[in-house]
Amino acid sequence: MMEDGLTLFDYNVGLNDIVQLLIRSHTDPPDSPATRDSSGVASSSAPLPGSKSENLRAPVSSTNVETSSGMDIKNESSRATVNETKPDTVATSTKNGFRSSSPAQDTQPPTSSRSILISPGIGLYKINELVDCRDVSIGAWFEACIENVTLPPKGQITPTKGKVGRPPKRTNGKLEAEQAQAHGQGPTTDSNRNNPVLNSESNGASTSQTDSTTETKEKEEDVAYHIKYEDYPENGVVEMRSIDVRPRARTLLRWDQLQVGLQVMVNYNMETPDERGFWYDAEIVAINQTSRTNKELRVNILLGGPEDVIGDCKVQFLDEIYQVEKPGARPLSSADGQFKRKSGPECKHCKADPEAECRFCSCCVCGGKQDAHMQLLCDECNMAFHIYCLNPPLTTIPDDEDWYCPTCKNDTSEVVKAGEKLKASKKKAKMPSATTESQRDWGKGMACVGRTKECTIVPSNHYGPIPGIPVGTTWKFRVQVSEAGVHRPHVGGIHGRSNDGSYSLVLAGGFEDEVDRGDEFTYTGSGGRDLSGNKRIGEHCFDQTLTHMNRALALNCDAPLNDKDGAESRNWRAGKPVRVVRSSKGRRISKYAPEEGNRYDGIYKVVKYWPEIGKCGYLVWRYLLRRDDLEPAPWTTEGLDRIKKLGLLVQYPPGYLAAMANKTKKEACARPGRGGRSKHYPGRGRPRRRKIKTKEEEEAKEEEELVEEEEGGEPPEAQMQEDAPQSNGEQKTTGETELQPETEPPPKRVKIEETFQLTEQQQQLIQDDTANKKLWDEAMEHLKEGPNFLRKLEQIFMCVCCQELAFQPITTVCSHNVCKTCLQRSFRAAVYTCPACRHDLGKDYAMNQNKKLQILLDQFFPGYSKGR
DNA sequence: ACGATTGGGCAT
DNA sequence: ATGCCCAATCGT
Repeated sequence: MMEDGLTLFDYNVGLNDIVQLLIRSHTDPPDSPATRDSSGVASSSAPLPGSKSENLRAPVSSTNVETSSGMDIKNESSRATVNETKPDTVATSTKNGFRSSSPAQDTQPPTSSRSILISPGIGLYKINELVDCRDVSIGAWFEACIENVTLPPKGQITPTKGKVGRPPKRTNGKLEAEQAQAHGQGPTTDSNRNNPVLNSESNGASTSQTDSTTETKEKEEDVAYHIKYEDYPENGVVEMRSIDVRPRARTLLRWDQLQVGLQVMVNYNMETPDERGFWYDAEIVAINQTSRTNKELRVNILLGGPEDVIGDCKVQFLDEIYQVEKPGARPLSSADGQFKRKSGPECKHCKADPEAECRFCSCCVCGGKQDAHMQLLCDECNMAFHIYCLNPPLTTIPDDEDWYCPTCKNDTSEVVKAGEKLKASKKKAKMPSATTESQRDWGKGMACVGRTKECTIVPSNHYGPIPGIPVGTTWKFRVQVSEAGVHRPHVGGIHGRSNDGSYSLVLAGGFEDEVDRGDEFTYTGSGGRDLSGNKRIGEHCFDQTLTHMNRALALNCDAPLNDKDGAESRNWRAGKPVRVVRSSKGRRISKYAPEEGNRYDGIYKVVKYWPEIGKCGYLVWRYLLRRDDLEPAPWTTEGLDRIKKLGLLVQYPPGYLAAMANKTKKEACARPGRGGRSKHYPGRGRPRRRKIKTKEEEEAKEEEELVEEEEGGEPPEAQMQEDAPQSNGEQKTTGETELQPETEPPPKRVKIEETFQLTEQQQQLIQDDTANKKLWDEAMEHLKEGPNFLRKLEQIFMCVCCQELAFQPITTVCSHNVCKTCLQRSFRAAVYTCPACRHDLGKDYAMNQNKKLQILLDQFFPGYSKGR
């Protein structure tokens, strides 16, 4: 529940969280002592027991409040919602559902006085006459008996309102299908609003068959009949308009008497059409008979109002089709017999046995059918509760509109208070930590951190090398590999799509029976493990299938897919390229694995794949991959030279080394606990860093350099440069500005000598892109830095608005490049200046896309525009 | 939303 | 060295 003065921020609602907001009503009487103070806090923390407002409007909640103050919140808000959305004019005293235990039980025995028809002198029906009455909210007819006939005060037409015209259904024994009706078509609940048709209430509007009623006798429409429903005595005496009363149905129609267009009364269940329901007027629209036994009757159900028609319904009970009795038919009394129709759906569980206890159709606590008038129906689950079976019990039936059982709407765990987070996900609830009180200090490591950057220079389904990432690039953690775009899954060996192919894989040595010869290796598919309980790696306990990522990797092979026996490529080089990353974990089985971290080793192709029984004893899918890359492999002399030339060292997350150095030095120093952990990368909690910013920062840097020298003997700058390109944009969003000294690209000391090869077309285009001459000149200075050239391009041609490579670039007169869409967005906001330098472009600036630059960027960063 | 997933740190 | 299990990502 949001409180005044607080924002979603105070509820820890984050980007991409989905919340539902309900508007709280302010309908408290102004003089009510319970009127909230301006802060609105009263409703959440102080339920004000006994206040007028609470007792008046939410007696249920005021009772519940005694057990938990939190309940009030939920009741308050749900009630408010209903009040907001439901006009007061609609008669909806519906939900105080009492119900009778079983249909037959409460039927009144005929008495001599009841069998005598007494003429009241007015109206068409006599006292004690058996009639059918239409419940206007359901539109169905129920057996009833006239108790009294009155003439209301002149000029006042008896309204159907409140409990008076209440449908008998309310008090009916709650049977399965019936409750379904109540929630669906059956308008006895506030779900009326789901059925706008029924809300018209057909005041004074009469259907054709009732027209005769009004014609037969003047003033008949003014007569009010006071009736009692036979099956719902707990409703007491109900006042009816004359058009909703008619002589009791008594004539069953034979099949051959039916004809299209005829109006009859049929039994129909709106919610479950093949089960028994209520009795409705219906117009026959089709009579089909294919054989002696195969008969079908289709009707339009007439609910009363001129528009209230449910079209084309199939009637189930063809032997129970009644003729509609016209007013003036011979009056029936109980002396004439029962004239009772089978009505209402039967409980599937107890078969409506009045003796049987049933927790489905009767009190779901005790199962008892007694005291129907004391049984409350929950507006949510529609289960019934004796008020005395509730815990705590209620002494009276609450008279507010809605009531929810304890398990439905009083769940305080679903209410998020200020400062709290959203409820944990279902998945989280299933995790072991949800039940066991683990004291483990989770979350400080790299196992669970999220990405802080995302590779956008190529799409996620990009085949082939990532521009600017040379073979031999090594990252300490998988999350970094993901950020670089080389292997996107955070966890998981194969990246691919089962209907496309695989883009990358990681060799982590998970299988002992794998072979790695460097330029060729066997690889094992994924799956076959028990991952329940949120285990990332479980025991092998079933066969792998050629689905998901296994199928994806198989699709890379230049051969038709065969998920039975595998396949061998016709021309192995023709297969789709797979980026291969070797993890230091693979050292267990491979000498080609790096000593530390995860290293990009280049492009491989799938030569063949086949199923076999692995050492684990279960079927696994195995793949043979062979290297197909012009860049030298990292373990070759050539490759090692290149790595050295490019200054490639293991890359660590920003601040990681400093944190590690800090940790080893100040082992005893108390680290920030769970709450202090950085959302992004761990290491040091932010508050702490802020406090001892300058001094410790420098300290840490020194330590970092120390560590680096120890580890690699290379200048630290070479390590840090990898993080440089995106660090500026990143720091803004992560708030890690304090780390700037650590991530700042330092002056380059390592001289990279590997000229990036431009095609002739590219050279020409660069030359022709005169608008960006200055920028290209700057970029060309880095041409000799090989892969660094591409990263330089990324920086130079980054759109200042979206902080990504400019897409459909507009080169402004002031020589800045922005995405066309970004500039358009700016113009839509009536900002007609260059986003980079605020140079006035003019309202009518012609946005001419720089096609030459676009072609170049598309070549350097294939497919980067996808997903924009 | 949910399932699949060769990660990684901490406790034992 | 081994076992447990945290919260991410991506595909579907």
